[in-house]
Amino acid sequence: MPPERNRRRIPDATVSRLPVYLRILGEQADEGVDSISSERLAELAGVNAAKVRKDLSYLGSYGTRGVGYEVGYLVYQIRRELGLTHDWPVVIVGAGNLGQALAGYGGFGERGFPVAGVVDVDPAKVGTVLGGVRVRHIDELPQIVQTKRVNIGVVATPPHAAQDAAERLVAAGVTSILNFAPVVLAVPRAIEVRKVDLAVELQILSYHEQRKASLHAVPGAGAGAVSRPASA
Amino acid sequence: MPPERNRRRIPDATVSRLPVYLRILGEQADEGVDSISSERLAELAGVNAAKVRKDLSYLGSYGTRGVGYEVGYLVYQIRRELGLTHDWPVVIVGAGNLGQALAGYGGFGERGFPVAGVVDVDPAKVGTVLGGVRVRHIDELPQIVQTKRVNIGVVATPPHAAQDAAERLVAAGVTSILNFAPVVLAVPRAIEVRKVDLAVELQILSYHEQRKASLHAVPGAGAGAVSRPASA
DNA sequence: CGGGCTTTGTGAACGTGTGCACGAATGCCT
DNA sequence: AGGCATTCGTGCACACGTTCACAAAGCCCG
Repeated sequence: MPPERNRRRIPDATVSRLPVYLRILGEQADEGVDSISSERLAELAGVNAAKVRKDLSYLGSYGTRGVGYEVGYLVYQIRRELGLTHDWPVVIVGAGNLGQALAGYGGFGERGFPVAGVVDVDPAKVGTVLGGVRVRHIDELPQIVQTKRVNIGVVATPPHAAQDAAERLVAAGVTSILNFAPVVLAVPRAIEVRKVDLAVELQILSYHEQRKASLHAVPGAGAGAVSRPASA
Repeated sequence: MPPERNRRRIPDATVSRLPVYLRILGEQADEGVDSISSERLAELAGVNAAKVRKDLSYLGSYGTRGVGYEVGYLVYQIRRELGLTHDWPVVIVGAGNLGQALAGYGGFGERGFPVAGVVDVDPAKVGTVLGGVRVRHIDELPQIVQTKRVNIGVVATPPHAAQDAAERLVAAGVTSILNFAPVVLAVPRAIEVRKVDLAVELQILSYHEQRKASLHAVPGAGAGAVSRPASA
């Protein structure tokens, strides 16, 4: 008798699209739109309409047949599902080039992820101010994480320091990590890690360029056609 | 008579892992390792060994049974497949916070993607120097793209300017775009677009945090266990 | 030179994600 | 009130990706 594993598991692919829908819906709301069809939302998000409906169906049946979805209510439901009903403070490890840019980038706090602190190993960087936050020494990490109730850590160190940074974050109590270092982090299973790697992205583009270059004289490859949204 | 569609198409999932293997193999080579098994490489890359073998098999049969893969040769083959046998100059649109960080980040050129230019619409930013490159006006984009043979463009503008930036890049002749703006770009089909969106990544982490929080009293969720590499 | 050990390469099963197509529900118009 | 147009929700088939399991192929050693 399998009663019910876990309430409602949402597929990974869907979870990664919900933030996109959310942003678009927010923009539409700002423009005064209060009802939207799956077709229109799909067009704006650059995906298939059926996919939109299936994605949204995981949240529950919040649409009205023949009409569409009520924008405001949908925004509320997606925010609730993504856990965006309250702020998630983040701590940034590494005050180098990237750490500075991240701390200085205002979009963090606006979107519900205020910077609770920036830390670095280098005593020369400690004390300098970045985007309104004073850089502290990495030894203060546990204190920051605990007093500010931080669950999400950002690794913005050079590659060789990334694993150590991750271990310190985990030891301090962080359970999710956003990793900008071009390194595969080894962490306990329970820790969620997401990676952002510039070099990887560029190399994937390079692959496609190289591919186009070697397939020069192909017939049906007319690059004309109308513009169309690109997928992620 | 379907003779042979296209030489060897490599699955997207594999293409996105090849850069990771490449980096690891490079590190191993630096450490003097000249032969590696799929199992070891899998461990370092945080994936399944069978996946490594299947991925590498798309490049050809470059392993030796009972022994493993010759590191140097494998590096060569992956680089060839990814089109990394020569440099791919990139042009950055947007000299704001992010554009500055990207231009200043040395890792670009080192990894075969030299910054051929940085452009901006704001005349106040034109002329300033970023990471050794003088910022030029966006009207000079076509000239930069053509004289420097640029195929890859980077969109590092605010959201509202991103679509325009993309259109200018395409008009100038760029065929691949790396988009940092939280916007779905509409471009011709032939243009390859990859997106890097901080907010999306953080919101995905938020989802998982929220999920953990609501599933508090679950039995088999012992967060102990040994460390293990995390997947991308 | 043959047996045993190791590791690759891949067929096959399984799981996840995508997209079509259509029934079901709803609003609008006459 | 009834019919019609619209749009959601979802079953189903297919494509893609992952993992297992094992035969084939090579090395080493006695």
